[in-house]
Amino acid sequence: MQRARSESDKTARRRRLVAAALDEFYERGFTAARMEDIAGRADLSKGTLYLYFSSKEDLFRALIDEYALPNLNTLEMISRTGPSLGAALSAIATFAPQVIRHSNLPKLLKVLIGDSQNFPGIVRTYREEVIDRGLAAVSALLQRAHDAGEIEIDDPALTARLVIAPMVLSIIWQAVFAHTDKTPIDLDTLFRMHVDHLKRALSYQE
Amino acid sequence: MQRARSESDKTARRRRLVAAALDEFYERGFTAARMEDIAGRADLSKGTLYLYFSSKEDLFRALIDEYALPNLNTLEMISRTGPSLGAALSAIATFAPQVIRHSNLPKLLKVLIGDSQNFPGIVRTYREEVIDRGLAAVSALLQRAHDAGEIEIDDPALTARLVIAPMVLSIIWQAVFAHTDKTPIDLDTLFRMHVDHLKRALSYQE
Amino acid sequence: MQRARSESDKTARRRRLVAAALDEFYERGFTAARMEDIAGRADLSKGTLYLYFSSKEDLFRALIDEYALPNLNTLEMISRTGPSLGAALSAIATFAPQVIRHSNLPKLLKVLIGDSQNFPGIVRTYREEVIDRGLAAVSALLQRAHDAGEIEIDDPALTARLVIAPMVLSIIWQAVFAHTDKTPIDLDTLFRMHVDHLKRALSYQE
Amino acid sequence: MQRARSESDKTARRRRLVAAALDEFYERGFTAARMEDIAGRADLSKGTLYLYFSSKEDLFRALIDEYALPNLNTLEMISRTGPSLGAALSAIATFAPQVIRHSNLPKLLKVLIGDSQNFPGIVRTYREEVIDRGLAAVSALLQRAHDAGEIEIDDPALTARLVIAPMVLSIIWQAVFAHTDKTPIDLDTLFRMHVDHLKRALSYQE
DNA sequence: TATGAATGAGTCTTCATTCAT
DNA sequence: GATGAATGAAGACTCATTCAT
Repeated sequence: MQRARSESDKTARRRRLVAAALDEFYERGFTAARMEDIAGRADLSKGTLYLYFSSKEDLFRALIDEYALPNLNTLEMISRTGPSLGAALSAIATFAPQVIRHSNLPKLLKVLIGDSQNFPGIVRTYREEVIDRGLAAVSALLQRAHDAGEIEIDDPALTARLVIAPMVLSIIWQAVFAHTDKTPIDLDTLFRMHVDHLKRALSYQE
Repeated sequence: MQRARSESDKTARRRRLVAAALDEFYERGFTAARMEDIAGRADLSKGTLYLYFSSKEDLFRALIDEYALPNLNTLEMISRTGPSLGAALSAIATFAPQVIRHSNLPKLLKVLIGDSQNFPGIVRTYREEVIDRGLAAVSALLQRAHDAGEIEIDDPALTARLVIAPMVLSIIWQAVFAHTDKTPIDLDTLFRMHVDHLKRALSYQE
Repeated sequence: MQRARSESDKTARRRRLVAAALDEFYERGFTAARMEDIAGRADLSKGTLYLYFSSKEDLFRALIDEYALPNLNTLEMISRTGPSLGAALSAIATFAPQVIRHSNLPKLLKVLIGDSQNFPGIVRTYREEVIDRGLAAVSALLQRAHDAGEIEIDDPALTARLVIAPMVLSIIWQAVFAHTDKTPIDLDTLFRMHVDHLKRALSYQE
Repeated sequence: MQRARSESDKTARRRRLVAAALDEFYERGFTAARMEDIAGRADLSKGTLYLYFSSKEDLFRALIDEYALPNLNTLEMISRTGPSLGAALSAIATFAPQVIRHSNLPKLLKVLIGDSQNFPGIVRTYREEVIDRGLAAVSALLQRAHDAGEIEIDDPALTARLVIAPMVLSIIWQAVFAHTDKTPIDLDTLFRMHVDHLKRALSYQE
């Protein structure tokens, strides 16, 4: 193996290891995943893995950190930037399928759900730092639309969950069942319908 | 321990073991769960456990079988029996919170999501026998409502997913995050809102 | 392997394991000793060893407990029972060679000295419970002899160390060098000389 | 780190490494000591350590060699130079406490006792080159005193052991227990008493 | 020369499974 | 039938040693 002398080499190796860990944890679960396999998937030896992460748990934490924050940022950006609710929802309808199909979020969430029991602290942190803030962002978006007279809404927090729900379903589906699908779900249509439903359902009706 | 002479004793023990397995798999994950702990939770010895199940994997399969079918039946009943879509959706709004809060479905789904990678066959079976049939039932319900002129609908299969989505979200939430909630989610309101949204969104609009 | 059903079987197995551990720790040192070798020396498997001791350290502690107390008892008995200093010293001269040649004390002390760094707590305990009490016993013996006018003595505590010194030397020798001796040390003569010296040195002189 | 160009630089580094090794072996034992820690304690890198010693065992041998000979020389000098037994014993009484408190001999002996089982050859060598010659020196001293009519003695070899015994006891004590002492042993008094005892015990008595 | 990244053999410990009682 | 003692395969982690830079 080549040696990582520079700082950037090390960073690249770290990233490779974290990515390999995500895949192994995703495919086998935290307990069943073998450190040697993770290292091998990154084309490194077991010993080298331990130069970068002091334990399996350390690697797991690094994994969450590495992939959790970007998700949060995306979500907050979408909901904050939007000038109107309609525009924000359209953005969701456009980007959600991309994220579900091409990002690591489904794998990440699957790992988090599957191995949450081993790391209550991580789950709590993830919930507070990512989920709660994500829900709060959507919630605030709805509240602003309500205040602007765009929509009629009673409980923004619960409504936010209804907005999010198809994303969670699709992410889980992607992570757990997608590989057994004969034909993939048409996520673009699904989210266009979802956004359409929301607009209809929340608009003023006389 | 007493010996299990009658058939009903045996069945009761089997059930206790399966229930214990669900709890242990839920709390620790399949790989990390210990056969001895499962047996102990059912007040039986490790050796006795092996009289009923030939391996950990066998126990896992039994577990899925035991808890999967009832859920399916419930869902099919609701969607088939319903005289109208409105009645069926109201039934969902009423029963979903009960199921989420008091049945084993959240634990079951959490276990399935977390540990199924080790058993691709089980995932495929569960998906085909439970999920697909459940979705098909909802889908058919929607189609009937459409044909009856109750609602306007383009793609019943995708719409069925939108109907189901908040259930999945809530089930996951219950299994993974609920115990960290200061105040529990108001599921009754959530599902009433959801059903309300659906009715509005799917109704004919001019 | 046979199974240990009765309590006495278990006790016998425990003892075999502790004896095997003493030998392995003695021959290789705590860190270098392999749990599998210890088990093998007791004709048991590695797994069985862990049924009796939860860890290597636990085994080490058990080892000290098992062999430390008897030594203390012997020492206190000798020094307390003795009606006169002369009789007590003679007893030492008689028994010390036996102990050095045929008991496990040399191995025990060698292990304790060699691995003390890993277990500061154990060393402290051994020192307080065995060594200090042993020295105190000898010290008290000397003090009584002094009070009875048998001997002249300034500092019983330091004198006790001089009484003990050849035992320590011989024990270390036995544990470390004896197996390289062409002809074994004549311990009987050595201790007879030692006791003789003490009697002369401590007796009143005008 | 600077490069070691001159011979004296090299020698200094070697010495630093050997001293570091003694400390690490003393504190952790041969097997548990880490080459990296030894190098670090000498302010050198692991790789550099291997420029001076080809293996851990090589370092251990060098350690024994480095510290064994000086001790021997001291002992032989004392016992040979002495004009009379009395003078030689007084010299012992004076120097022994210094050696025990301030030299590396206690650490060396502790390491030798604790880890030599892995190196039978080293034990044999040390025993022959250091211990036996030391004992022989004392033995010869006693013999000369006997021949000169100074003392009465039967077995100079065994008596030599009795002369040495408190040194061994004190060295072990220093290495193993001293750091747990609330008040340090008064070694000066101890050895003065010991020498005094010897003089009395060995002097002609009618 | 000096360094420290890389490696993999080696060891403790766990636990599914077997089977004597 | 029930039990739990026995086993050994498996996996996390360490660290002596090598060697590219």
